[in-house]
Amino acid sequence: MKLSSRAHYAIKTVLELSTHADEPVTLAHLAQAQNISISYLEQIFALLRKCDIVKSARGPGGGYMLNKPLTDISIAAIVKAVDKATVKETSMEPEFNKSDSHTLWLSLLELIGGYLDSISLAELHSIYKTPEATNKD
Amino acid sequence: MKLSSRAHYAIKTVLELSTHADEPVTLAHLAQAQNISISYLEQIFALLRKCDIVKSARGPGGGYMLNKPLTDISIAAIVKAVDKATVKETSMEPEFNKSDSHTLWLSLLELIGGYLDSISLAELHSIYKTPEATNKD
DNA sequence: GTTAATTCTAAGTGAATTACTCGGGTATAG
DNA sequence: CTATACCCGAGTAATTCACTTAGAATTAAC
Repeated sequence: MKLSSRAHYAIKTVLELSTHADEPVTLAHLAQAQNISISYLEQIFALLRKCDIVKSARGPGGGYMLNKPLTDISIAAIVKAVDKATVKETSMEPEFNKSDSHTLWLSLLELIGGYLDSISLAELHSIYKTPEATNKD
Repeated sequence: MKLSSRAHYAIKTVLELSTHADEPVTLAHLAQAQNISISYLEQIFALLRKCDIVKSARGPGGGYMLNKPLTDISIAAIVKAVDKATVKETSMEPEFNKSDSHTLWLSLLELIGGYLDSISLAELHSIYKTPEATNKD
């Protein structure tokens, strides 16, 4: 029940991408800004790209861009994208006895997932920018 | 960003406890119901007890009881209680560069944490019981 | 068409975490 | 005293995490 490091960097770099409009930003630039290795970021961006959150341009002058407006990117989308990495389709949860516990679990996961779905990055960004007055708008 | 197995069993067993009013329920009983080992459940209940979610009675005829009404137990409380297990006070998150990223992260964690705090087990239980009409009331 | 800049991909690694088990000890009702 | 229960600390195999390493593929610029 905590956010992974991958998710952290994913959110931060996507936020950074949003400040560059439509010009590609290189991984080298983003990696330096976050003070992590390019290789590690590559891994993260591969996942973000698979989920159509970002798009890429190869070769010199290339880099990454957002694939949709910030308001259309939920926190859940990003977290799911990067956590998908190590998922092995066979086991989402440990296999509990298949009684009604299943139903309970689905209810809980939907509650949480649904909530995260409702927070777009744009919202988070505005909270971020005005920390002492988070819920004015 | 997923729930641990410990958290799952904690929630399920606490829910079960609530159906037994004020009579102690043994770990043996709970363990059998969830089809896990007593030793494992012991570990979980030690944590729940430390956080005053349950209370215990030793000796024959003993067992565990809820320490407060279901409506006063939030999902967050349970999850935090059992996840606290492996926390080493030194590192909550990987140490990112201490710029404003800190602020961003706090905002996000508060959003999520605050939400979980707002869901009591009683609520979850009622959702559980009426799966096809979750948000009436 | 070579070079340099960039994305892409797969695989490996050490440390931490998870999901348990094992082997006891301690309180207490009968 | 003995059986029933909670209590506690350590151990362990498997998995996951947070990265690194090594190199292949694409493409703009010369």
